[in-house]
Amino acid sequence: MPSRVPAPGNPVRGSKSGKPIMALFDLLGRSWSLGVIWQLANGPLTFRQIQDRCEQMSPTILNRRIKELTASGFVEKGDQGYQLTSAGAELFTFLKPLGGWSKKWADALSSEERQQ
Amino acid sequence: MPSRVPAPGNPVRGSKSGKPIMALFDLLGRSWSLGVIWQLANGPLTFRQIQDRCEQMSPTILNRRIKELTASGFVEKGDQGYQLTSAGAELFTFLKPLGGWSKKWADALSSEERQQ
DNA sequence: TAGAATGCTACGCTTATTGTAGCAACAGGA
DNA sequence: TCCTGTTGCTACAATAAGCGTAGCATTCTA
Repeated sequence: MPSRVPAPGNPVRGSKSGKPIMALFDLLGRSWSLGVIWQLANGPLTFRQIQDRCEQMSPTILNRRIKELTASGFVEKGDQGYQLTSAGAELFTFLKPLGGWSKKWADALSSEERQQ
Repeated sequence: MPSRVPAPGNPVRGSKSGKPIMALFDLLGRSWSLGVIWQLANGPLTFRQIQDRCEQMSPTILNRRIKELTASGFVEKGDQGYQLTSAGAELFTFLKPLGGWSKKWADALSSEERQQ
């Protein structure tokens, strides 16, 4: 068994406290977790569609992330493929503003680099 | 050299597209990135204070995360220790609501488990 | 001026992620 | 029915990331 699913009562990867925010950060702080949620926000996707939209992430990891996100109640399997649960959609509302904001960050960073 | 710093023009860990949101997710999707930002939001902390509040995370990784977050413009070194930059503080405003929300998520998850 | 704290680095080990290959199950279409 | 394509994976080997302990050089502090 490669990795446990982070959850309040089931803390992982150093998240020994079991504090909800740390369990959440542990879950989201794994490769592609945020990306998968981001992509599913636009509607259901099949396994391979998620791979395509996440730069061909390896099936090994996608499978693992799907299991974790499902166990954590953010993702479920529907008729159209994998989709966000209502909790997942709620989580996305917090993430959504980061889309536009990240562009500002990108611009600020690159202009800083130009100054150096 | 262990890991590159994710940035819009310097994409990492599969983030080949260089899309700002994916670069941001790549950065935040590394162990303890979110946790460090979370802890620094309450004010400056020293290296060892961050370790203490992040469940004794290993200095190897803390050092690496600090370098990445500094290069990305979210963290800087001040007189009182490490602190969020204005960009870091801005990023935290998006993260902040997750604190309370994660508790609701925790409760929902554990009551689900009880039903099974 | 002897601790104590601080900010690390080194090192060996475990765990995570990647990339490629491929397989079983199902769905049309000829 | 047989062929072809899609889907959702699993296996495997290799690389990268993270962990934990030890320790060291440099300030602070009493």
